[in-house]
Amino acid sequence: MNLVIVESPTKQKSIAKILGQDYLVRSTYGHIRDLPTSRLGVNVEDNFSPEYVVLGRAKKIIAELKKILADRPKIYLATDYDREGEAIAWHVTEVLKIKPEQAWRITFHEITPPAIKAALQNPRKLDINLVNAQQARRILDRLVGYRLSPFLWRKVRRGLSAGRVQSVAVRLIVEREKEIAEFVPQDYYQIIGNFVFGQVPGQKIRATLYRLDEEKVEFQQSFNFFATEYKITQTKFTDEKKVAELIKILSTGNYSVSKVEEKPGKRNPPPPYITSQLQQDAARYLHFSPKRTMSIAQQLYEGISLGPQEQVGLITYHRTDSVYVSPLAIESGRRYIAEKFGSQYLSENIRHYRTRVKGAQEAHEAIRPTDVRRDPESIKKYLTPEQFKLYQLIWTRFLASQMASATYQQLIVEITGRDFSGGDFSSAVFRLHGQTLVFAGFRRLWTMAEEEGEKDQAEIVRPAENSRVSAESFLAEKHTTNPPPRYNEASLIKTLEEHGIGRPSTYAPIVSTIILRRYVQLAERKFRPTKLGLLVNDILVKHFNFVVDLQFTARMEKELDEVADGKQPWTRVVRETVQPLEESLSQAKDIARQKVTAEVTTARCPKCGAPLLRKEGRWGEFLACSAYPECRYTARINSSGQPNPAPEMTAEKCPKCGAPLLKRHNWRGRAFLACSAYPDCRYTRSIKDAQDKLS
DNA sequence: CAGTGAGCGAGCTTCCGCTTGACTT
Repeated sequence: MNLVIVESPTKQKSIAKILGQDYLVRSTYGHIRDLPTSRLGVNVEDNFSPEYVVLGRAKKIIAELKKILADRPKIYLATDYDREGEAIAWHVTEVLKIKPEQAWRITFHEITPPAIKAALQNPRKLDINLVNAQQARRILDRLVGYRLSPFLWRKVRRGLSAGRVQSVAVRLIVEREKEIAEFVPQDYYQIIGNFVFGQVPGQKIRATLYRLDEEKVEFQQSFNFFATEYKITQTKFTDEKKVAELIKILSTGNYSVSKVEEKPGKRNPPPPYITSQLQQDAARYLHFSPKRTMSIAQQLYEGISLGPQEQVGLITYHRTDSVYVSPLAIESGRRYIAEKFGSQYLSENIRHYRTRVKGAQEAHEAIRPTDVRRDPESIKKYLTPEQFKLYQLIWTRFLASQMASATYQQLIVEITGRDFSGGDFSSAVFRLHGQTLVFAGFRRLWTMAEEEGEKDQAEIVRPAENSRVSAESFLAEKHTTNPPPRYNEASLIKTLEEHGIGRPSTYAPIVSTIILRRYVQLAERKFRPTKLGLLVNDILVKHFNFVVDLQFTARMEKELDEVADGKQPWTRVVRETVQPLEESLSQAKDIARQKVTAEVTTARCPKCGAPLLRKEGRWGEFLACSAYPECRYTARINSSGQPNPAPEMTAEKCPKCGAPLLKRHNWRGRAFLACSAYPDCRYTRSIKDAQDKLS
């Protein structure tokens, strides 16, 4: 029996099923070796030679692999077809001392019988260049992270961290906050005309002022923000009085229909899900955090017991950057569409999507149902409500991706006014732009399109061209330009991904890290930087700009590709990054220690009457007396930034010891009942009061 | 995740990327 090694136990099961009796399949559970956590683990003097240690969790699996290794003529390393997968395979051969002539590398993009069998027909040797590209990536990240973090411990506070990915994530949030602060909102007016045409009583049409003579009234402004180009459209009417005068002039004109244009429009379905897109949609439509989405997706991937049958994996792998779909799955999806909806709902040709993600490694398929015939409703009773909702999203999105386009009829009506008394223009064009759905296509299934601003109108009335219309009324609608929105978890991930920063397996953890370090806070699901975040970001931008540059990762990836292609040694890539890093470190080594300025609050110290300060400590913000160290008073702050109210006596008695119960508040600001005999009696009970539930 | 929970407030911290359970925040 030959041995096949993969990295995921679920992949192990699927492959074992496909390969049958002749192969023994085992999984590594991810990486098995890494640099040590407690020290640098890289010998910079000796060409960056790494010190690898076996991960604790891998000890057992390695011991087992060693046992079953003997007398295997061939060992197939079937880890993912990407940089990390190649490295895992290499570490396995190193740790298990597998001889080169024994080790065969096989790769595939989909876990289907034809793909796996084809892979076994074409085994190859380990690609040491690709392994070296991974080593360069790993060592570079270690050097950046483990050199910058201690610098921050010395200059700001212990326990802080910095890194190629997290520090850019924080910077995005900081820069956005500046962009919002500097944005000057502008009031502007849109002028609406209500026109009547046809036989009395007539039909009504509502159109917006579009042009005065040849000049359009709307214009677009574009802001070059840190990570994105921000565009806003507004009209040139900003003065309320002038708008009122304009309306007076407009109402003196004679109006007629100058253009009626009808043309077809269409919209294509979105591609099947990749990790980041699933996280975004689950946040938008289901209000799941990326972390939650990944945890539920993991359950769907690992498998659910559907009745008496054994566990069955409902979706393909959920950490992917590829929109590729197995031909078999496309075929069964298309058959399902034709059967359930009719062949008119099928796209004319098979839709092939292109992966747009920068630096995508495309080791897996898109996220899709493993069997489209398991429609969400039919298995609903076996799923938790959350599993059901996420599965439904994935299933629907996949099927929609092979469905026909939605088609529309677009209508543009222009009404021109002339013969005005007063005003410095001779014609004014009002315009109505509407569309009606002709054929739903994929939108029959993918109903999210409506929420994406795809508003359909009922039948729009069509006046005849050149017919006269009467102006019934004009009005000015006031609008204000909006600053760019703060990031939420999903949009932050989207932006990082657009710049090739982070990987599907790290998107959710990145968010957790920057919150854990207290660089940023989530309030009402929006990110804001903390004072600490602002301070650390300032230091990094000032002294280590090249690291927190949006292009840093992109440049690194380009170099790593050259390593993978054998065009340059991996040590050169590391050296070229480490040199400026060390120079910056030595230049910044004598900068003054920075402090997060404590905020003076309006509250007074109950002990000595001095003002209280809001300070950041190891466990978050707390209130401290400004007379420290003479007065050592401190108080906790709950998660909404307020000190908790003092405990309150209630009329209720403790069911355990009979002492009166106190109403207290926990660290989140939530009230609960606790025994006043604490710590002798530790009874507590939740208050099931709607008032205390902030969500 | 669900449900806990009450204080602590300058000493051994930290990176990114693969993978799952463990388990008390």
